[in-house]
Amino acid sequence: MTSYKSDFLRTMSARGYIHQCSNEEELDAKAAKGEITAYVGFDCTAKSLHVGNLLGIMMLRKLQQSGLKPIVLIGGGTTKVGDPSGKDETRQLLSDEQIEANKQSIRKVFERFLTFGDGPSDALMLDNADWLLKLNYVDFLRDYGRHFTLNRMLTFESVKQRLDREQPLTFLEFNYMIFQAYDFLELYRQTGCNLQMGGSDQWGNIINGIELGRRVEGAELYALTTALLTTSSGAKMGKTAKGAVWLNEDMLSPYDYWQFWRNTEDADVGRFLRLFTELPLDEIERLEKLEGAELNEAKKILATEACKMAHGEEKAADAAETARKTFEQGHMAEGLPTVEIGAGELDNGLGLLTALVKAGLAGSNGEARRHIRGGAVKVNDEKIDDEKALLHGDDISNEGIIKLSLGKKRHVLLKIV
RNA sequence: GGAGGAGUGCCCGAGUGGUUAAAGGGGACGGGCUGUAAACCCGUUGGCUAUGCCUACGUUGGUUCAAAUCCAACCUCCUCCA
Repeated sequence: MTSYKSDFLRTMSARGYIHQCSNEEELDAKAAKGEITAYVGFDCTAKSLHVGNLLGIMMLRKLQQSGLKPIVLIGGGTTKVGDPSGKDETRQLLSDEQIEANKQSIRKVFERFLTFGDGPSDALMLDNADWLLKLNYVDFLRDYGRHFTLNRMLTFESVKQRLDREQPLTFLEFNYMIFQAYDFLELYRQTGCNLQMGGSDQWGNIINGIELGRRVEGAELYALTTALLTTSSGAKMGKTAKGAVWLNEDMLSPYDYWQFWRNTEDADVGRFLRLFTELPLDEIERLEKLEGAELNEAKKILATEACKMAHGEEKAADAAETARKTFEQGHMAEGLPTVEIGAGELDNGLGLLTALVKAGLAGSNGEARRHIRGGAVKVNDEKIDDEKALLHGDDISNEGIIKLSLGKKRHVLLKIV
């Protein structure tokens, strides 16, 4: 189908979000009439969501912009079970306190992307712990368990994969899909939610929910999935030196977040601009046509726009400016990630190894040592090849700062306090 | 419950008494080339107060001058049988 009636599907399609969609025409018709409420589920396995979750968040944002109602479903309950999709091994179970802390921390992110409230298209945030934890095992099995056949569950990719690879799949995890299906049903009952969106790996789980909704409530529910996000070279998105690319500022600085987008591969620039910025499409078309080094301009715009959404306009501009000073002028820029060091520590000279570890540029003295041997370390832009080097008071700049660099890209300022 | 097989570093995977901090690959990181890209080439990839010491091959014990390697028990997974 090429021409959609609804704003929502038209944007989603034009920007390249859609991978699969159930009952497209009906969904489109309902969206056009404003009769769609959609949700995306997020598990709280970490203190912050990461770039991999960004597509889901963006979809909810687009939905809201089209005048429809988005629901953020926090998986307080399902996190206790653990989604087996895409994982080889059983996930470590988190304690209730951890889950609760993660939940609180994750909530903050959504406020940047969505408007919450009670209005017709204001976003809602719900937690499936509210209903999953109350379920009675036997009643649940009788009422809902009978709608699921093992024959079908066993054909699911997530299940098959584990079995094929001879990896254990616990009964606990096996139930995840049932809970997710039930979530959809519950949301339909509570809020009239009739669309679930997610990554393509969620397709099966979503369809389960649709089926359950139809059988139990005769509800007409829909699914919409996006392609799993990978870079053109096939790597999974969102992993960098330090691990995941977090959306929370206290987990990853806006500067590093900006850098992540700045380092996008050429081939991904257009696609990412469409998915992760809100620039007009004709502007994006112009940008992605840039060739060679000029494409870097497009990457900067991508970085700034993406950063703006996650961290706000001001932080994004700062990050862009810091990057410009650091890379284009080679100056000591103030906006780089900063680590504070007590003035006293320099009195007898602070070992460079220790300093690198404190700055988070190396995980251990040994790693720091290897980096120095490899010629990767600079202090105040001077290459250091002595592992035993000490930092002294006279390394401090006028601004009270020592700049440590690892490679060309990673810089940390030691601030003397 | 019975029989057989398996559990190795971030991941995959070789190794069946010493020369093993453990081949090879992937990933990641660093260097080179470049455009803060990709591809490619090179290097690094347990920790430490470091010519030595400690920790590590599912867990716990044992044999031995010496164990990832042999033995015992246990745990977990897989396959076949009941």
